[in-house]
Amino acid sequence: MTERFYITTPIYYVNDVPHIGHAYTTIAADVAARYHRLKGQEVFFLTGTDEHGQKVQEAASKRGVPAQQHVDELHVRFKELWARFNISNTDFIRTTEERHTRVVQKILQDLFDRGEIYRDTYEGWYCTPCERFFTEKDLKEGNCPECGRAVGQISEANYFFKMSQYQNWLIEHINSNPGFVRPESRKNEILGFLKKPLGDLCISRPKERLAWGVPLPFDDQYVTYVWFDALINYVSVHGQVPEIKTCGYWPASHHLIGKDILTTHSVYWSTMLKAIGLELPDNIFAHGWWTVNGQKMSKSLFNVVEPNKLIDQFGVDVIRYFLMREVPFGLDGDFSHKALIGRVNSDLANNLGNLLNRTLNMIQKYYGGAIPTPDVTGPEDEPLKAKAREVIATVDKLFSELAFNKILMAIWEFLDAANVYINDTAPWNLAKTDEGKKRLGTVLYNAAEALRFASVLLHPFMPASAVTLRQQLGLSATVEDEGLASLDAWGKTAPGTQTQPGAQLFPRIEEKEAEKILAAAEAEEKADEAQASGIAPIAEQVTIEDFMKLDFRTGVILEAEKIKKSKKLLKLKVDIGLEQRQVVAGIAEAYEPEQLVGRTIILVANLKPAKLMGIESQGMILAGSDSEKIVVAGFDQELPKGSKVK
RNA sequence: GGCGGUGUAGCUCAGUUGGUUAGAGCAAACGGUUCAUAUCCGUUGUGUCCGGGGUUCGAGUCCCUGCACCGCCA
Repeated sequence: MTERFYITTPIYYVNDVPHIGHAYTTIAADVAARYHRLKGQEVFFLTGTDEHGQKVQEAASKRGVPAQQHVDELHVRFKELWARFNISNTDFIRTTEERHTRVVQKILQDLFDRGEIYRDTYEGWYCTPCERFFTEKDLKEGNCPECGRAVGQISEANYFFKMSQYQNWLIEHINSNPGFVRPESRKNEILGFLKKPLGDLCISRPKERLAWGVPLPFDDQYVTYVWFDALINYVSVHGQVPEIKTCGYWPASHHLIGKDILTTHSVYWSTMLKAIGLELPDNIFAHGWWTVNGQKMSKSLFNVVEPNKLIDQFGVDVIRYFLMREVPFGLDGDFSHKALIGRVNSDLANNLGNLLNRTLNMIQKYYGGAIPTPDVTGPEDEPLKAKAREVIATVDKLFSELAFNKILMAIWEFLDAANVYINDTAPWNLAKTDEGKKRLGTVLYNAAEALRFASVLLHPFMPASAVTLRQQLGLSATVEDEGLASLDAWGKTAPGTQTQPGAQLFPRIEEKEAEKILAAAEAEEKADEAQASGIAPIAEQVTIEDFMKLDFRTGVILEAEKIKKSKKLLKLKVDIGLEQRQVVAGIAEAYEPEQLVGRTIILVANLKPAKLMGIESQGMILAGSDSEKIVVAGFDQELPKGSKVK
């Protein structure tokens, strides 16, 4: 039987805006999935969305739409992003799908029937946004220890999963399966966590408090706790328990997760599987988080990196490459445009792109674009071929560890070897003599062959670029069709193959352009900071000429009255010396009409008149405002009417 | 507060069970080449391996201690 490989990402919370962190996990899973397909394995690659829970219910009611409609609309953002990123997932599961909920319910009923779930009354503090209970001493200054918000005391009956009874079994499992939780540091964390007594897990929420969830099959007054529901997605995609056992895709090879959900996966999910009677996944891998310019990504800081924008700016494969190359999987990394540009220029443009370019150029120049037939061998050939054999073995080993950055480093060592090979053999010199020409064909053939190897090895990371690379090399078969087996021998490229030189595979980002990108990124960062501080960002620069177009004048308010049916607007008569103006101003919430009469204000005197609520406004008076108040601008001394202000 | 981790070249980091002149990539400097995307190739580091103490013939590597930072738990 063909070996099977099953890899998952977490199902992403549907309310989140997809950011670089989501993309990171999904791309990593895609890279691994693609590699295992190349090995000829049958691969199941699952991602999806988590669509139940309190926050979804609240967000939907805030929008005034039914929860189902809300998630139907929002989950698409993830699907679209994965399509853009060239993600080759086998399936996309949503926890609101019937195929999922019926499995959740069946599992719950079985566990309940077998006494794995019991009913008990719980008293404690509950944090609504976190959907979690806390004991008195958990609380931080009386607030939720997770989010710091206020908690409420609740006493209610709930259902509990007998998680505690599996504590020793789980410790034993982790110890006897060193690869189960990785990286090592996370494994130690979990073992530390398990040193303290493990409690039972509350797996229900009363419907009166939270209706948006999977109803408990044995008590219609409750829905399922969102984590208990969500985790089951990894198996529900394969059907009910008997099908899961026989489908060939369980246990999973890897659950890729962020380090924030390590406990839920390694403790909750493991004990759930044990109770259900299913095997545990081979590996749970907790990767790190991305900071942005050294700062933690957070919605309140508004520095969430928007993947769609990055794709527009740099291209899909550049982002895929950067995320996989920059940081060891498992450690935190920092995302910055500067580092990204550095990777593009040095790794992609200079080393890889230029290697292709110089090779094709010489094949074009010396052989009219047809890959030559090898003839005379030389001492430089064997080291290159040895390096090729070595990189294949290294890559395979490193894939079992999900050491993506090391894999790319290994591939680049091979590319470096190819560049050195060309340098040492100096084809441009060989072309000058008849003797040299016999060697020249071999050299250029080997260079092209090295690029063919690269196209296969790079495919999992940069599938679209691998296609372009092969097109330019004139190779007609796809990497997917040929697989890793096409690298079992050196020399599989057919001599005479007509190359198709095209656009640069990875254009350099020139200094000027780089400066522009960095300046724009910095400006955006400042705008984000401003937004985070609650102060509006500074608008785009204008010239003094732009400013001088505006004619500000002092004026005295002669009359002021409320406008019927308007909460905000006042009708004013303003004397600006030369003439009197009728002005409609949005200050009714801050001033009574009588407070304004006689005051000197600043009027934008050359503003084109406009009608507001049917009343003509011949100008605009200046006022400062924030979210709470409005203050009309004036002077600390008197000035004659009609004076210029600038 | 408890447990665990980290601290090595300007930057990001490798350094197996302690063993010869401590490494890589990037950046920098210099040189070579010219097929190529001013690219590629080569050469170049006076680094208190966080501080202090100890074990040892020998410690970045082990032990103790201090400092700094990080993670998990409380």
